[in-house]
Amino acid sequence: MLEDASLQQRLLQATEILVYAGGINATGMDAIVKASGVARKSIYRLYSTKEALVAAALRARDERWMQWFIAGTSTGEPSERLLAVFPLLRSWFSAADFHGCAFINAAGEIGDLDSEIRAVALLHKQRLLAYLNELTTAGGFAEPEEMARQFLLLIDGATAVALVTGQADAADSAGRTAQLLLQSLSPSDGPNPPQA
Amino acid sequence: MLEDASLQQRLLQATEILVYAGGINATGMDAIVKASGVARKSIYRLYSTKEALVAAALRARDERWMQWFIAGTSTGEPSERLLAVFPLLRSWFSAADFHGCAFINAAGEIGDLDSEIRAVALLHKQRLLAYLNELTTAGGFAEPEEMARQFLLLIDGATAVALVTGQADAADSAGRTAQLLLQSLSPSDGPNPPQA
DNA sequence: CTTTATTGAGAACGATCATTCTCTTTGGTT
DNA sequence: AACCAAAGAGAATGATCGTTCTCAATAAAG
Repeated sequence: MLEDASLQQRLLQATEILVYAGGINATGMDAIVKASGVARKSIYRLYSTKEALVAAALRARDERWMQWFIAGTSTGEPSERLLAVFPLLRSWFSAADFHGCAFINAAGEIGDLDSEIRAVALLHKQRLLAYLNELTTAGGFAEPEEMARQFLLLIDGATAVALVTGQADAADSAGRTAQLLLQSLSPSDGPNPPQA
Repeated sequence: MLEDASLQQRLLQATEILVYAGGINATGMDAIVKASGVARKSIYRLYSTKEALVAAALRARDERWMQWFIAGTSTGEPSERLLAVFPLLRSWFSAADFHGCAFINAAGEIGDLDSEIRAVALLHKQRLLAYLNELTTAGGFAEPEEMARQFLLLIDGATAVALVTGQADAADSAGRTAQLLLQSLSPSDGPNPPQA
């Protein structure tokens, strides 16, 4: 039961795994206690409610996911890095435990807009968008912010389609669309390509 | 309590509304009984379990949603119809009760791949993809199936982003990407545009 | 060694869950 | 009028929920 590592680490990791696999409401504190090996009393000393615990676990997942995403898109020129997104997604979609984007899932499950969990989901998308913005800006593309938004759409669209259909090649179609975006907004071309 | 309409209609409509707004697991049978005005006994005579009821409600939503989507993209030439998707999405995202794609939400909440509910979600995406395929094929585009998959990505991506961020203009970015797809795969142009 | 705080294991709590049951009322058929 | 299936209302059931509680074991600090 994840014997090493601190209490918080064990607790957050177990919570993250269970919530990601089975959803928030379907994951009981009993299961979290059993999987983490952390006593109930200790859990409630660290986090006052289950909602706070899940929010913390999602924050931890945000951290890990962003590091994984950045590490997988860190080599080459900006346009290569932007295109590296999609093989990376494909490998994620093919993982046995893939279950969509944990933050979209959370926002879809939680109705209350004021929930701390929804705030974490929003923050994750903002962080991802900000990173995509860095890449498109570094690439010197015509409209970096718009391009970053479009990449975010492709990423989340591929993730949602892969979740529902189970087809990892949703990432490939997204990659081809992305290539089109790169061509059309390439630094050498303006929005009105020099056809003369 | 939706006094008119048949038992099934009242029941399915109330279930659909509650599940869409608050998630599947967070919606109790008590709330469904109260909102629909249908007695527990009658519910369990029509559907053997809550899962079967929710699956039926999602099938009904699939029907309504597809009709709404088709009706909103039914005029003009195929390329116009394909572009009409995105203003339509924008109006949906702006609705007060918008809470993402009910089928992506369901797939994200239900862990069990063999659940009837996941099958309904899969069917919905297949139906949407088939309709997009009709449009791209009717438009005579170069690779209609690939293009339909890319449109599906844009639709689901915009829906997911609008859910998490609350920004209805996610549909606009998706629309601009779609316009690029239309240009690049336009019937007059091949994949290698006639630059001479 | 003694003290104090932390942790684990699990019992206990009231609330709510999905499901089944009883009872009564309704509405149409002979 | 007599009957019967459908439907509403809600009590009952056993399970599980999130949360709090008790109690014993551990371990670091004086």
